[in-house]
Amino acid sequence: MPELPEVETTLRGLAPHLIGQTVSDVSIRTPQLRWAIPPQLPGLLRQQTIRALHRRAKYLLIEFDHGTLILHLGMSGSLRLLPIGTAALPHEHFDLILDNGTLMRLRDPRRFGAVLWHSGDAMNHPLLAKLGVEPLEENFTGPYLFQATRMRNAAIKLIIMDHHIVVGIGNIYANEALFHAGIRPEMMASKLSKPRSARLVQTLRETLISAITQGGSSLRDYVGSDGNAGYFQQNYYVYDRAGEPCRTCNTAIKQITQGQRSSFYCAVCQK
DNA sequence: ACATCTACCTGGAGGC
DNA sequence: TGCCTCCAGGTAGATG
Repeated sequence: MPELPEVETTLRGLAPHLIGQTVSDVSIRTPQLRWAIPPQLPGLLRQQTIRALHRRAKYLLIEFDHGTLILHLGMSGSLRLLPIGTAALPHEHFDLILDNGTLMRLRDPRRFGAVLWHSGDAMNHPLLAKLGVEPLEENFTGPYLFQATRMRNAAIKLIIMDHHIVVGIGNIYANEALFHAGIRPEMMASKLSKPRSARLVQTLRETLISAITQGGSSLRDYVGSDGNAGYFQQNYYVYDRAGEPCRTCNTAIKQITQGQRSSFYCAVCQK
């Protein structure tokens, strides 16, 4: 499931192959993912040159002179570069065909992803305009998190997954970062002290950066490789380890439900 | 404004 | 083996 590190790794893998290339055509095999893929995309993109790639939260932005192609991988999406003419398999919904003989193909079995177009500044798109800070940028600080949680009557795990506050933190890394910070996921956000806020910001950063580093080194080639490109399995400390021993103290990891999602924690290491 | 719930979709796991 | 049910996930949008 692509969280921020997977999206960032995908971006880094694709960028050198896409920037400066010109689109010769667009192929839409599935008209509707989370939202409809704009049917006018082929006309909009033919003969247009890719100028830059960016990431905002978990959105991948492919920038042209007259607008931006906005991609979201949902929870099962992946992007690969393949030679033109490669037959599409099931769940391969969308191709951006380049005039250098390759195409960028979107595969997304669960179809929670999105392909959208925005003319003008993508940051003004309704999906992007109200997003919170990037966890890896300098404005995500201990004081910022402390201030943002003062009036919030909700568990800290739900707060760090709220993209109005900080973007890109999914269930896996929320659980992992809370473990490394020694904070229980159910802790009321408004009761988090300043030092613990700072610590959590630090462990969120470290957890994400570590995943990006591992992903980058374990990643297979984006060009013509198998379907696993873009994903990487880590050695989690708590996520999906209910009943297994804590790697620090051997206590059995607990599982609870918060906001209809599973949380995992060590009752000894996290207070 | 904030908290909580629902819906979307499909592959995989587990039960029978 | 086959069928059934349940679960996972991100996040917009509805509801309280």
